[in-house]
This record gives sequence, structure tokens and C-alpha cells, in this order.
Amino acid sequence: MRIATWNVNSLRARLPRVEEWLAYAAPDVCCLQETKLADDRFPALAFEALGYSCAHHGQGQWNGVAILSRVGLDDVGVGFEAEGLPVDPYEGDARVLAATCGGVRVVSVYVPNGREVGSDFYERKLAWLARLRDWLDAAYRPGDELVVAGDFNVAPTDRDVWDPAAYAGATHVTEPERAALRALEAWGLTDAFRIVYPEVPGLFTYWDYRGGDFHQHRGMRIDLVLVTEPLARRVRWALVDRNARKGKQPSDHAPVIVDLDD
DNA sequence: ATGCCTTTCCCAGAAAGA
Repeated sequence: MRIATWNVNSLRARLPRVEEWLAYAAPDVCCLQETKLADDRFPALAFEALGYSCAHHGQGQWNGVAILSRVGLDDVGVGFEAEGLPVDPYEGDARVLAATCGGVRVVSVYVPNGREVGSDFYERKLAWLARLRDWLDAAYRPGDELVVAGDFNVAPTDRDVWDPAAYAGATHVTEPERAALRALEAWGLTDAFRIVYPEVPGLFTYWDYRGGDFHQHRGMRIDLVLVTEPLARRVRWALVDRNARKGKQPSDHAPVIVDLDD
């Protein structure tokens, strides 16, 4: 099974690129983030024409997550659905969507940006990540076949940014944010990309549009595919498709692909 | 210290992204 995740930075602006990419990359399941669409504007017919069933959780001009699947799509869950958890610090945002695809529980997540370290947005990002961990613990078991994929807006280690010094004091690389990712790993999730490319630096999923950052290889790896142990054993191959960041009207993120042994 | 670039709102320029 081929699983992908891609922050498309507006599905309205990106639909031709997404259709083209689905046709050649042929993922079985694809998680999308930042669709920036209301549900009634989601182009389900375009994806159905390519053989995909879809679920979308949108809110309008911001956020928005989707799951596309050509191996079945059942038991769709919208947002954090669990009892007895603290209030979602981003209540009302469309940032979490779950579905069962080909026997695997798939969660598409769009972690809040955080803006400036120390800002209210940053504190709420940390609270949101803690809530994600608590929700996983309430809703799932580490022994489940579970994928949590999306834009985490955190670079797990210094290897995941082009120049750690360039990000000193910035969001996405701070210790509390990285600790929040490690808490997900402590619960039972593994960064599937690093199973395939342990320790390899210079592999990124996001490059700022400004200043020729993509062509200068100034990027960060913030889009992750996290898997539980039963799926980690099945990881066979992974790739960031940099071709999708090239050319006309690209997203500022590239898609990440992970292949699981069937 | 700020803009760089792109997208949204919708038609002017601010907000947001990371």
C-alpha cells in the first residue's frame, strides 16, 4: 500500500497539480492539508474520476484536511472525537480527519503554525500537540494499524533543516515542539521516512516561496508520516517527491510517499 | 528590523503561512 501526505496550500489553486500528481505517483491513500475550502467546494468528482473515494473536513479560506483513497474509505471521523479531554485550543479549526482505508486507520493532521515563539499561537500549538497525543491515547492503541500523516509544522531534529543556525529562536525547531513529537513517538508512533533514510541530512518537504529557497536547497522536513509498530515493520520505501515542488504554480510543500509491504 | 513569495478575502491591501 502506498500512502502519501501533501500540504497543497489551497486545493482550488492546486487542483491541476494534484490531479497530475495522483496520476503519476499513484498513491493508494493520500492525506491532504490546507485545502482552504468549504466542504461544498471540495472537488470530489475530480478525484472520483481518478478512482478515489474522498473525505474532506474544511472550514473555508483557512486550514482544511482531506483523505483520498482507492482502497476503501470507511468510518470517517471529523476532528478530535473523544470524551473527557481538555478543550481543543483551536476549536473550530479544520485540522484533523480520520478514515479507515484498506484496513489501516489513517489520520490526516494539520498542526497549527505557532507563528512566534512565546506568542499565544505558539502556546496553543504546544497545547494542540499535547491534545493530539491524548486523543490518540483515548481513541487508539499502539498495536493498531495506524498512520498519522500530515503537516506537523515541527522539524524533528537539526538534520531536518538546511541550517540550524538560520532557525535559532524560531518556531518549528524549538525543544518544546520537538518534545511534543517525541511524546507521540513515546506513545508508539515512528517516523516512517527515517526508517528508510536514517540520519541522512538535507531531505526536506517544505521550502519558502521567497528568495529562491527551493533552488538553494533551503528547506525543512516538517511533513511526516508517523506509523505504529505493526506498520513500521511493513515500511519498504519512502520518498519526498521534489518534482511536485518544481514548475508552474507549485505548493510550497512537496508530497511525502511511504510504501508499505502488503 | 523588514521584505522577500503566494494565497485568501475580493479589487486594495491586510492576514496568514513557516
